[in-house]
Amino acid sequence: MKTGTAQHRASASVTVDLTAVIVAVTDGQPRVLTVAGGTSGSAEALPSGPLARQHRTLEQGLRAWVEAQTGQSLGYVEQLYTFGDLDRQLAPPSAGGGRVLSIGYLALVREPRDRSGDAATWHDWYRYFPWEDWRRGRPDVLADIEPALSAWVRAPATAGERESRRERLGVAFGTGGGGWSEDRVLERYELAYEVGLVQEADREGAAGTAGPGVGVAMGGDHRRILATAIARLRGKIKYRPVVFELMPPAFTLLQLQQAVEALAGMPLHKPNFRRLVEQQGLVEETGAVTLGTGGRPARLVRFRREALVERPAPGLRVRARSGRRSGSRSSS
Amino acid sequence: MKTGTAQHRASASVTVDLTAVIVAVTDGQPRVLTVAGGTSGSAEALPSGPLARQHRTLEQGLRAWVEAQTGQSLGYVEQLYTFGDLDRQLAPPSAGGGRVLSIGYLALVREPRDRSGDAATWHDWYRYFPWEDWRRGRPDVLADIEPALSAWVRAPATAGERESRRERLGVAFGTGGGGWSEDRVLERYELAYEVGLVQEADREGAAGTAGPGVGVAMGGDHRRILATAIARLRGKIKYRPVVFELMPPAFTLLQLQQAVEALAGMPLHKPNFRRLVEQQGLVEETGAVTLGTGGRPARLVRFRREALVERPAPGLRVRARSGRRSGSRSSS
DNA sequence: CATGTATATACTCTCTTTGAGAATATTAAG
DNA sequence: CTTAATATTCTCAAAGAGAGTATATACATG
Repeated sequence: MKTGTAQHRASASVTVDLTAVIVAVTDGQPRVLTVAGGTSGSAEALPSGPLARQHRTLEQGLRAWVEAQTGQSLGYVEQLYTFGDLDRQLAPPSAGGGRVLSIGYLALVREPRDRSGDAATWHDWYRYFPWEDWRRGRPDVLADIEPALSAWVRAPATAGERESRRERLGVAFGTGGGGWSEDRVLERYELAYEVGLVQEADREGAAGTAGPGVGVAMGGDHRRILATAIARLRGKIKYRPVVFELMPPAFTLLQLQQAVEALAGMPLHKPNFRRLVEQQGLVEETGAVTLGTGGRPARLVRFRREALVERPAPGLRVRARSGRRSGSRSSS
Repeated sequence: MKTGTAQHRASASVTVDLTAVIVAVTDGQPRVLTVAGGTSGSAEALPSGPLARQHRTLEQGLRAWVEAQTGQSLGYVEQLYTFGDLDRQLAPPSAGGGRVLSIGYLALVREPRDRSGDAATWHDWYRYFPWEDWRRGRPDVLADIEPALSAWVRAPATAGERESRRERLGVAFGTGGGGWSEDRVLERYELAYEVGLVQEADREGAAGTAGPGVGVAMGGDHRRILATAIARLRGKIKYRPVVFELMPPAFTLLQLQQAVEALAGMPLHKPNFRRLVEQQGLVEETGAVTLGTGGRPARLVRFRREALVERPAPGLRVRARSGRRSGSRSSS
């Protein structure tokens, strides 16, 4: 009640920042496009820029900024989340104490054309989240950070708070029944941030590139936006055929599988993956085959757009292969 | 390249609007909280207000506004989407030609406490989207709007454009193979908007309440935000136990089923629903039973929070019952 | 030209999940 | 003591998911 009129006047000056997570898959690795500088000057950052008057739509503004900074033109674009909490904010970049709102976007492109505008470079995204790559079994970093996580759980004075932390850890990192869930990327990042395991470039006095934290830092909130993007993409892949935005016009089933594995960060069972793709009617023959693979030539297929209309949820509802190498070597 | 410096200067004045879709389920009906006025004065609108400096977080600002306007305090809150396209904007509400950014939120509450701040009222959400309620079979409105949709598909001059429209219609409304998909609410609304079937209060000269369009109009972009909310909720219900945010502390399985049916807008198969809920371990006994139901008393159960930790995706992966009454009476 | 190896593709088998219906239990009302 | 109404459980078939194994094709090497 009391807030009614007071709030009306105080609508402060706001800068809106459009930030892009641009993803591609090359040679079976998931990559993200980064620029040098960002807010701090040295740390890696995502392409971004302020919303301006001439941008008719938000997405248009994003495309303009990305093209200007990286030379990359975007295909598939999707809004992720809007960040605007004051606590998260660092030294306001010439905004004169005003608030900064960051709207994060996910963009999918086909091939990394490396030499672009200026300092844009592609990086394997697991560089920023080493604990997310389970393709060759449980990643080693997890063993390293485990003590810190356990300590964090045991830290609080009250038993209730400890239990709450245990539960949160269980959900995020799959300890405690549920098992690792590949699309809880953001929850894991947030928790790791809280624990102090990851440090960003512009705060906590960490160094520019690889501070004392786990994984490479980024400027501002960008690593969090990247985590949001990965989580979204990993979730979406299951019920929408978004992988194909990352594939060349013609590709083999193995390439497709490796792309999915790269994004999901886990190995898949080959026969089942092929069956799934084929019976979903997601691809069709091109007639051509690959050459010089060292083995039997693979058929080249292409995405079948009709699948969008036929299936209610045309995606790749993949689950991890339970192969021998993914055994947990957590505590030994 | 050319845009580089020009954009930096033109970052215009921006007003950020926080808008809430507040959902509850009472008596098996999905309801949304609306206020009179909004931007135009007469049309129904969602609770909303500008972001102010004293709001430390966006969510906090939203809660403050909702409480001030409706007296309702919020529990579960989730960000939906940020709208900011200039084309969509109407007469700028005293923003002096500046841009208005709308951040939409979804909130779930337990019981509609009706008499609140001032003019807040609860409405069945199918009032705004009559074509979305398939609980008692295919809704009649669909037959009414079908001619307009077909005409829209046939309208373009080029065959390619017609094919593209046919495909889009097929995906959204389930003509053409896929069948009706309950979570494509937004796609259907956008398409209906494009076709001219729905009209909003502040544009196209439509009347305040029930114009010539299908379903009740809302102020500004609010009906679109509501559509986004319903779509999100219908999707989320499948892999996260969000329904329980809407249930009282103790409830019967039938009440739970009816709540899910209300949200999803489709009938469910009772025995299968029960099996799903029980084997997922989502609920536990309270020991109590209902009385005076006119039949065998039902057990009262409560939500079992441990399910969050145990299951990777604890939701109600429901699909429509194909009962006799859902037969299509489209063309006869 | 035979052989080994790497890759692609096909087939089979089992176990679980899902969709649908029927059957049984428990109360209130006539 | 029947009947109606609702809650709860059981059964059964069909489809789907997970995993293992076998065969086909091309290239490299001796």
